[in-house]
Amino acid sequence: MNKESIKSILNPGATYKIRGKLWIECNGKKFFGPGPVELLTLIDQTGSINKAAKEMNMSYKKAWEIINALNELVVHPLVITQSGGEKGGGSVITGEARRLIKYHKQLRERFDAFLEKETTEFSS
Amino acid sequence: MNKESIKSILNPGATYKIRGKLWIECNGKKFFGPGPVELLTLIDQTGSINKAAKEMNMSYKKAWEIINALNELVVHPLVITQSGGEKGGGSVITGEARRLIKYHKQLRERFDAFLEKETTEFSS
DNA sequence: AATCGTTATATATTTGAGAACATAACGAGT
DNA sequence: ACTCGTTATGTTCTCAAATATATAACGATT
Repeated sequence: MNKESIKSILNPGATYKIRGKLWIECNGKKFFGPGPVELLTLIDQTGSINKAAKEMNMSYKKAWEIINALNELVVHPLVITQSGGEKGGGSVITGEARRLIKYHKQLRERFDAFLEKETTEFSS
Repeated sequence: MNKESIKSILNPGATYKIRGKLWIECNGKKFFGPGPVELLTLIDQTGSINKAAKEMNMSYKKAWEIINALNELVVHPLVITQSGGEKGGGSVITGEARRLIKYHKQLRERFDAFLEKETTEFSS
């Protein structure tokens, strides 16, 4: 009934969706969203910030800035880097990073469910 | 326990929040969010796009573009404008606009509840 | 026909974010 | 000492988006 009255306003041919973005803030600053998650995952797979960035079509500089900002907002670093040495160096992610990624994945699933529910109710 | 392990990663002094944005899409295009809601409300209160824009510290041009985009995505216009005439003209919002605003308000409340719940569970 | 505050629209300017480019440091292996 | 691929960092360029500026049209009232 309430929904019915909304539907009558809208263009019948068009498709409507409720969408959104979600992130974690630390002291008012955005600090963990989908970008970092993908980046951390790729660093884990490739062992290198450089390769991970290329995989995402992102500049190394930007990737490094993301990692740096992350490490500064957290007690124990999420990424351990080594410059120089065998194969030139590399990076590994920590257990803390893994836990954050897992949490974020579950949070994201709950959010997606929320959006899907609202979208369904909106256009019915 | 799972949450406990997350908390141990984070900076004890800092405050964390789950935050997000929410909007309605029409055919993949963003079409209704907090901005338009405030603008429509102010047009309703002032009777003028011009005054509403000033109230929001927004240029008339931008306000007009928002209104124009809205009207084009919907069957019946959300704002009726008149240029010229008594007092130079003016604008009123339609019943459809009122219904959309009301729906958006309720949607926003459900979203805020979601965010608050997640924030509470995150930092506990 | 002159006035007034508004709607409607075009054009120029600024500015902020990202991309692109450049360079240095690092350290094990040869 | 030199090579190699990586991390680390500074500087410049570019382009889109927001902002500012300008102008025209509108129509009831006087």
